[in-house]
Amino acid sequence: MMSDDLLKAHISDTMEIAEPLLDSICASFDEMEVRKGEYVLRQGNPCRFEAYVCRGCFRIFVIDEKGNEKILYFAEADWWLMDIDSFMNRSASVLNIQALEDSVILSISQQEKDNLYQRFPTVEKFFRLMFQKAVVAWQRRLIRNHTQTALERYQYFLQKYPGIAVRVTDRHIASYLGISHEFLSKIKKKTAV
Amino acid sequence: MMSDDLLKAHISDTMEIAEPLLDSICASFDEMEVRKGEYVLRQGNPCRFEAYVCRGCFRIFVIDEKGNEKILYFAEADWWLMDIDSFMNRSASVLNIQALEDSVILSISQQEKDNLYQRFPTVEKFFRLMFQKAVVAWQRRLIRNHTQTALERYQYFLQKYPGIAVRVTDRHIASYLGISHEFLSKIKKKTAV
DNA sequence: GATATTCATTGAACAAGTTCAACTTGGAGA
DNA sequence: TCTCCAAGTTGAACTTGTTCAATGAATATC
Repeated sequence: MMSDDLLKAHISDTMEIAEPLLDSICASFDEMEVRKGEYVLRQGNPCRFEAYVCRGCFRIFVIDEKGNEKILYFAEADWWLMDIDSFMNRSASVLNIQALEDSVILSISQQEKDNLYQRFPTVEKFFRLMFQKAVVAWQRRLIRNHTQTALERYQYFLQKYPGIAVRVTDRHIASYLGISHEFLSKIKKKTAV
Repeated sequence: MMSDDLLKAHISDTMEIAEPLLDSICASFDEMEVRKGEYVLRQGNPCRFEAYVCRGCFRIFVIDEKGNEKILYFAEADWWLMDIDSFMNRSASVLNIQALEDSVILSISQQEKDNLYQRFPTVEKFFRLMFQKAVVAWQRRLIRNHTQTALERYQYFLQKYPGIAVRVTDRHIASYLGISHEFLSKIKKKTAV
């Protein structure tokens, strides 16, 4: 199936891995369709899955005590969906994950994942590398937040994620950047002139 | 040696592991003393080591284009020191790591670490868990940065890291919080009243 | 023990970003 | 096609945080 092929390519891009092992790994994932607007996770519930995005686009966000949504990141094809905090600590999730378009994901349950870890040491390596890359990404993001203005962060976003920039609303982009949507609008006007 | 015992406790707190394996792992680390003010890493150089802090305190910071230092985090006993970005991508480091006190660390070279990964699959698991926890920490940090004011972040820092708060200067704390040291001073005055 | 040097504090002027309210535009659904 | 609702824009007042400059307190160095 095509969805499995994407995941296989994703894994073998990360490291050397034998084809039969790839098959076994992919067999533990379930393909799911998610319609635009649907949630794959709501805060308060424990996150008992991890999912690989094959097609579509999601937003991962929190809601603060004033009721404002704050987007942590967007996930399009080739990204992962999960609340790793909730998943590893078996706690209530603080994250919400919602499809912004009709999407297709490959999902694996906590149980199946534990199984994979126990059966195949190579799976440990793959996720070790994946989390290592995630740490790098978060660290770079914090550095940008501490050294760049809102305008610079906006321009970086446009340049780094042109695909996402055209699919999501400006309100969502502003939320991701950590600014109000009114201010984003004013920033855009400046750059346009 | 006492330093090894700390690292052993750190590892076996994270997961089940046999004693002889712990010994083998620790044997790959070298104990080093670092004097106050000394750097274990300077930006521009590749980071070819990871280090576990046994005693003392460090700051991990970047320097932006205006020459301002921005502290990403502090590391006291039981924390790790590295530029994971530089380490995994074999690129020039953007981070600086400096001892704020006379300190003791256990350091492992890139080569020795690759060795460990190849000899012991369990080591993959340990670092997979470690990076997973790191992702959780960075994610929580971003959420706080996007939902809390400078005052709230300061109070959280005091409550979460009381040990660090008394060892480092207010300038460093301000830099960590992402605000000017003058503004931190004004915040402190408010809370004191 | 004297002297630099760095650190914390404070005030005033300024810049960056928010909030609220009003208005316009553009789709999605009936 | 019409309607309605959500998205984007703009302005004014406001809040949060910065910058620069001056001062006193605390540390390190010789």
